[in-house]
Amino acid sequence: MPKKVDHEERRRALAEAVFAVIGERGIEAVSVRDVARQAEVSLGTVQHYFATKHEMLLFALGHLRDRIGRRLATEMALLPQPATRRATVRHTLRATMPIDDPSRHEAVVTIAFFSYATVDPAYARLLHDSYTRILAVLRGWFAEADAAGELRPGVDAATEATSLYVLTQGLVGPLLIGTFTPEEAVGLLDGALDRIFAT
Amino acid sequence: MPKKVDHEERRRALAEAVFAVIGERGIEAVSVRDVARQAEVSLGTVQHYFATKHEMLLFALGHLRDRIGRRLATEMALLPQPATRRATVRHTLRATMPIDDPSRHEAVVTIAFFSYATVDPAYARLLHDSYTRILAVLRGWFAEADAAGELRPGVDAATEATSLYVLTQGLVGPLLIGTFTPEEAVGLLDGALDRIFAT
DNA sequence: GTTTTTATCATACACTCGTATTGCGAAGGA
DNA sequence: TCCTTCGCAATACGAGTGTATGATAAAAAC
Repeated sequence: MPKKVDHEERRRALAEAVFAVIGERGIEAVSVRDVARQAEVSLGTVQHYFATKHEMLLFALGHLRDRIGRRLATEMALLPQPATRRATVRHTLRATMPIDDPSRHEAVVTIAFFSYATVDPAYARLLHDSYTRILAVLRGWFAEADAAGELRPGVDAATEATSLYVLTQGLVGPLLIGTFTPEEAVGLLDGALDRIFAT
Repeated sequence: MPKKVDHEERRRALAEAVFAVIGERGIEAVSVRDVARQAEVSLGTVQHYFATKHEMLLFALGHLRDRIGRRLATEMALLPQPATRRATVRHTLRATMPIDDPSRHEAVVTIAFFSYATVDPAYARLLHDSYTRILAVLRGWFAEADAAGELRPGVDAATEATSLYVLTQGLVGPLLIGTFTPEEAVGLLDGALDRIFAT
């Protein structure tokens, strides 16, 4: 029954199942059978779409990168227009931090893959890609803000963009293990924004 | 042969074997047999010291926390005396970043456990403990520096201590996957120190 | 000197794992 | 209409897993 089925769509659905299993029991507990059960298909079906477990996990990580990118884009669209540059930056960075359920789940999955990336360059490449994509957008906004005179005198736009993103990413881990509350984390973000933006 | 053997010492040695395996093949590939092989003992010996794999990994994480604490203490002792407060902070934070081989290895192991911590509160507790211990020391130094008038006017000592530590911890991941070079990372640290310290 | 303890090992057991193989039925091209 | 292709499933297999059990030898306790 090769009913015309969207191959990529199916793979994405399986990737979502991978995320669900990681979120529940951790990436070390992910088995191909678990993913099949989560997706409510047979083991053979998963094998049909991914020749190997490694291929499945790599695809899942790529899907995660795209998914985060899409989520940030829609978050931005939710901003009441017209929005200041500072508000855009704040809203986007806030969205990258695990402070509600969806973002928290994404962060858990990201860290799981990070642990793989320290030992397998293929995962590292995808995570690096995800990181630099967001950083590039942020640097663009900062350059615009700098040109518009919205930054405090003496601050370097590129450096501040990088530092700010590093700061928010540094908050991810502590937020997940309860070292900081979401309020504290957003407070640190706002403090940094106060120091950077003049307006 | 109960030749008086230091139980804790043996456990620490096995924990080191755990770290070695994690560093080579990742935490998901850690089996009790691997650890035994790495430590050059039999499977039964590992079982003698740890009733279960979970207990072994938890002990290893506790040992990691102590080990990092000890390493930071000895790093501090290596500072040419008398050292300014700023130099102490810089040297210590630099030591927490994965920029050479030992610190890199420690970071890899930490991230591996972090991935467990997102799903198992027992690991989260230990990591939280490690995090707050270092943060407390840092805040102490900042409070002293503040009292001595070494900070720039208008900066809040506690907030800056937290932000600075979060920044350096945010650099750990990118450093491991090659998104930043050690030079860039230290540059960001120095930039932040310039902004905080008056002297 | 006998008896406990204890450190260490070898082996066994019941799983679960990733992956390969095979089969089947339905759709699409000829 | 035939027949190739494809989505999907069931099953098999060997390897590796965590853990339990039994044996051995040596040090300690008495």
